[in-house]
Amino acid sequence: MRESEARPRGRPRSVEARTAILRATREILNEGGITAVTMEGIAARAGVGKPTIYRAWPNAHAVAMAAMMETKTKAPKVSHSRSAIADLKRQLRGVADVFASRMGRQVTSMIAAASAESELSKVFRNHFILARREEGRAILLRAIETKEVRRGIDVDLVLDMIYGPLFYRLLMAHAPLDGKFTDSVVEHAVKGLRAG
Amino acid sequence: MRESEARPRGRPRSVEARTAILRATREILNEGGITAVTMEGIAARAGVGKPTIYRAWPNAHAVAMAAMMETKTKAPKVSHSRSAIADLKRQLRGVADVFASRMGRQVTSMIAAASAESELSKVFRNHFILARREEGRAILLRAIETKEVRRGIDVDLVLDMIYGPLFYRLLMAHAPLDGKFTDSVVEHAVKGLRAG
Amino acid sequence: MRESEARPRGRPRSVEARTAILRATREILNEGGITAVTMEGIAARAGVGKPTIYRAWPNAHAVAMAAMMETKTKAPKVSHSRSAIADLKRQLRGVADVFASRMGRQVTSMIAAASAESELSKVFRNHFILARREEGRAILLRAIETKEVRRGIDVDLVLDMIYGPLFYRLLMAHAPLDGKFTDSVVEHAVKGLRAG
Amino acid sequence: MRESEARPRGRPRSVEARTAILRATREILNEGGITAVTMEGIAARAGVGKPTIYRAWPNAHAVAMAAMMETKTKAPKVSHSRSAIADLKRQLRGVADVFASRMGRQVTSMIAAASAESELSKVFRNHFILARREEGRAILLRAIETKEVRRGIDVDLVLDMIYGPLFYRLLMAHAPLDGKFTDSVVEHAVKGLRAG
DNA sequence: ATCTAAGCGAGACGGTACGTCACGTCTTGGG
DNA sequence: CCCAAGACGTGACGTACCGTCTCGCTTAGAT
Repeated sequence: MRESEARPRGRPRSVEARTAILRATREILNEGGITAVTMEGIAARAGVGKPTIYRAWPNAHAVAMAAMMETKTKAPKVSHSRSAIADLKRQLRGVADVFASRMGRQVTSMIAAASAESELSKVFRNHFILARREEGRAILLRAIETKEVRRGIDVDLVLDMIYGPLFYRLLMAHAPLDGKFTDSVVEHAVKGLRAG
Repeated sequence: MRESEARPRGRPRSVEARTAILRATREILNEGGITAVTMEGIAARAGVGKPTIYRAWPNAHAVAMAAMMETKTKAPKVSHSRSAIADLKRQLRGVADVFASRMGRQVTSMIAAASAESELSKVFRNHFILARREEGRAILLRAIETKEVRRGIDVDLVLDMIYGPLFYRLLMAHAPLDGKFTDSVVEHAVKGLRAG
Repeated sequence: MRESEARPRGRPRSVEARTAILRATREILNEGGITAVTMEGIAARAGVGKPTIYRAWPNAHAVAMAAMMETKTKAPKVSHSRSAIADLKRQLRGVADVFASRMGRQVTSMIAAASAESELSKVFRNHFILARREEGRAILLRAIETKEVRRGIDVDLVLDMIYGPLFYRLLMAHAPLDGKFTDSVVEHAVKGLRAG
Repeated sequence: MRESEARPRGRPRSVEARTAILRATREILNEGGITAVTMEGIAARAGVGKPTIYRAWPNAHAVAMAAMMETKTKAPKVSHSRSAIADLKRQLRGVADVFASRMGRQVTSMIAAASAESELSKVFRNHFILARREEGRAILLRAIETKEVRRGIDVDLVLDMIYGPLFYRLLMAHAPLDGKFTDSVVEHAVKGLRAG
């Protein structure tokens, strides 16, 4: 018995309640966005007592994060063509599409509003943002192998230079966030700025 | 045009009230952050009636933005050395320093939370973020003139590639936001990723 | 202008709200008794916000007391016959009738539950209990004048000996609280216990 | 029946649970009064499950009553002097002392709040109040035998006239509840109010 | 020199949501 | 079969702010 993990005493948490809470939260998110998510509203719609929610999450923000993370995210489908650079462009287009949607803005503003140190908000960032970045890392490493990209780059930094502009435009909205833009990001990153 | 501009009847808005409101808001921001800013709190601290605040701003968020924009921002002091690239690095370091501070996170999360279409939030973004970006544009154009950077780049896009990673790290906090990082961003941008 | 009494600043309390609150409380008291009186219930029925109630009373108990005190109490009609002692008996019967009713038990248990030192609960006691006792005092003083009762008695104490047994039976319910009982109280008080 | 005393297998934990519950309730009563007595609090302090309490009592009020009745009440020590009247005064002083204490007010308000028809609340009243009254009855009957008090009085009624004022003052708090008062009650009862 | 409209502080209003407490019931695993 | 533990749905608590609405009082341009 290795994995028994010190099962807690007493009545276990109700799976039905948890499911209902997250479903209700998801519905509210879809209908009114993050500002419409309230503990009262969730409890009422889920047919659940408020204390039941508080037992599992500290505030409505956290419930919303948990709810979002249980939504089915359509598999982003990373392609594997001859050119790793082309794959990178495709992946970046996919990410931009997702984050330009309403849901994307919601996720972004939730991250911005979160306390940043909480465990849940880290998981949330990993789930939505950094997971995409890790896909990019795989592609980038492949690009090094295929010699499309030189050895010796700082991979983490390059990833930030690829995904960063995307979120920058999303937040600042000073220019459109489209495929032309993301393609150009990759091209400029590869080509560099040097004269000659 | 006599410039009289149809001066309205009645008692004019009180300048003292406006000043007191913004000062109080600033104090609250410093003490408890954006979540501590409430209309009640501002009114109480400023010694002002709530309707007086509502006459000028639609909600507490807007007052906070206005208050932040009236804070003295120490002039970022763009340098003019021989190398425009070096100037760019210096400027980027300065921007990173400011935004890594508590105030920087506040600004960022306020932008993320704002409705994005409101006039005030555009002004706010311009004031804090895009103004820095425009400084960068000037430096970048000079770098083209000095031939440190090739003609033909998409300047707007390059600016996004330089400032974007900064905000990306700020929001995601997956890695430190220091001078080494910003320097490397510029270097990688210049050098590109190409093998050979 | 002597009586101006330093009118408070700001918007004055709404008389309509106060009226609605007390009416609602009265209705709830009639329907479910004191245990049914809750702040939420009052607010909902009165069409009033909870804070409006809390602005005027510290808890539901106090609202119930205030509501009870604004009910029309049918004038107890103290009689003035030849015999003050007979008048006293009649008055005591009236008091017993009132307090044997549901409302009487409610009043009594509210007094018992009250904090005893609060200003409101003193007023409440005066209004419902001690006012009756003061009627008794008047009759008793008249009985002294008419020489039905000897000079030299401790009037306050005698009043307690007349009204006390009534509440004792009400609370302890060890024996019925009827006119025969109250008449006998007066008779025994007058006659005394001495042998001979 | 060897009753070896080591029977940890079975269930007769029940007695210990009962004891722990009542002890915990007593402690809570002492610390915070009747309003601090809650099922949750009792269960937590007694180290007992809530259902275990509900199996034996219907609500916290009832547990509190049961707990109070198991407190050791210092024997009131009825004296037997020459004068039964003097004995009555002494006994009444003792009763007043007890009920003027914090515990006395608690008992009184619990009786006032109780539903009056429940079996437990009858037992409670008997235990605390009417038992004292029965002591008084014995003394009073002796007083009749010794001819300090005339034959023909309504004993029950006279007892109410002696103990009633005590609880009346306790509840209404319109005047002090001291030995001088209780002595006077007896004296006035004996002497009567008649002129001449 | 009035009149009068608008702004002023204060603060109460009807609401909504908060986060907590206790209720009385139920569902676990274990003795 | 009962025990402790503790989660459940319920409902009320008392508080914080919301954005709006009177109040009586300035203030200052228009009459």
